[in-house]
Amino acid sequence: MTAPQATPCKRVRNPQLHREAILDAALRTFAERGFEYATVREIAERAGVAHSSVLRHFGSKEQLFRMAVPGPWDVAEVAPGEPCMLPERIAAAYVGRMETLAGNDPYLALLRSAATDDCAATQIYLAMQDKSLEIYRSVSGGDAIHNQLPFLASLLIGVTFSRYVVRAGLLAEMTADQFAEHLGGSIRGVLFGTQAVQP
Amino acid sequence: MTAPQATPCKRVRNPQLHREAILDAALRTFAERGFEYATVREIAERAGVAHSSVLRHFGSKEQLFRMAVPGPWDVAEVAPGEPCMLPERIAAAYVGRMETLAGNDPYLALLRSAATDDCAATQIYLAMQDKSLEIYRSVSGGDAIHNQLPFLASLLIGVTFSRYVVRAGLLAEMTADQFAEHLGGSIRGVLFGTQAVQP
DNA sequence: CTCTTTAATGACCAACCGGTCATTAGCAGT
DNA sequence: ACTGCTAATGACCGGTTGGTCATTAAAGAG
Repeated sequence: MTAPQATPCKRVRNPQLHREAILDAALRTFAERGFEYATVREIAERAGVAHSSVLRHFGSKEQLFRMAVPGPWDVAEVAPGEPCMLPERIAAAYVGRMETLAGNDPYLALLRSAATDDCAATQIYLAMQDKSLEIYRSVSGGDAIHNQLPFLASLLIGVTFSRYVVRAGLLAEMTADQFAEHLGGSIRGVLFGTQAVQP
Repeated sequence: MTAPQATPCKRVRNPQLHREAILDAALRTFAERGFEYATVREIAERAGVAHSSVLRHFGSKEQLFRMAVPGPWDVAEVAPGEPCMLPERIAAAYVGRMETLAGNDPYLALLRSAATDDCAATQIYLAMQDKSLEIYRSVSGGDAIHNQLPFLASLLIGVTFSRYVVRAGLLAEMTADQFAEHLGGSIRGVLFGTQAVQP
């Protein structure tokens, strides 16, 4: 019975630290569970604060979502280079990012949340898509490719869904290198291989 | 005050009819809202029964989901034909199905629900994906294509997400015909256009 | 008509949600 | 050491959810 609880209810008073901890926990939780399944209480627990503190800092769950999940994406750090290798560079940038951030990527939080039609998530998601399309557009040279860019975005969405959200099936079983290689081929097909059969 | 309520609480007693009405309402609701946001009470209201009747008929919300949402997919009614036009036939079959069923497609129910990590939805979703991959495999001729089939599936997932779930952006603004045409090109690229640049 | 069967119902429940608020306690200024 | 400010807290609230159960009333059998 002699419970030596050294810190029964030791309060720490550090707004900025807590704020950052909450934002970090929120991003991870939203990415794992999506907006609806993520609860303020779980975010608070992960951040090591009371759930009321979370609401106090950010007002509401939705405002927290907006603050925690970065909006316009900074993904497309596609290395510059010769246009003919563009698909492989896009694939490398995408796979590199997703593999390093693992399940904590805000992209996953947006994807999961947008699927359940949460309007905030959908709006942010759209903004992100426009932004990344713009970036891809500036990187890719030809005008003819531009029409295919939405399909490139869709391919990346679907691939993300299979490999990182559902986490099962053939794409999920590949190693990162295998995945990047095949993905590069598919991206190449979407961007350049749109010619019909020639007689 | 003379309320002439002819049917104050007229009960109808027809198990099979109610069962079908519930299944139909469930499919629509799951497709619109996803597993989590869909409530048993709303399904019951749409079916015109009490919410307890829904639980009585199907035991639980999850069992209802399994019964209402068709598992292995019957999608790929890809018309047979010469292999060189396969992409266009796949695009036509896909767009035709999605446009006619509008928002009631079980595919949407699965996609929305799987995104929120619901395990039942994920399992059904995987089964569906395997099934459709198998169908595509039987339709497509060459062996070299098989490696690209998961990416075809992913492309369709992403495209579905953009046009029918988020319902915004460039893909959503296209007419069905425009969409089918561009999609055919992208499918062609994924399936056949994987060759690297030739010297 | 009467009785039995059972589909259908509405009241009810515990659990959990996001959000509010009075209270408590750490820290800076004096 | 005292005190005011306010970050942090836990108790609490109304609402909603999936699920249970005793009660009710249609439909078939005699």
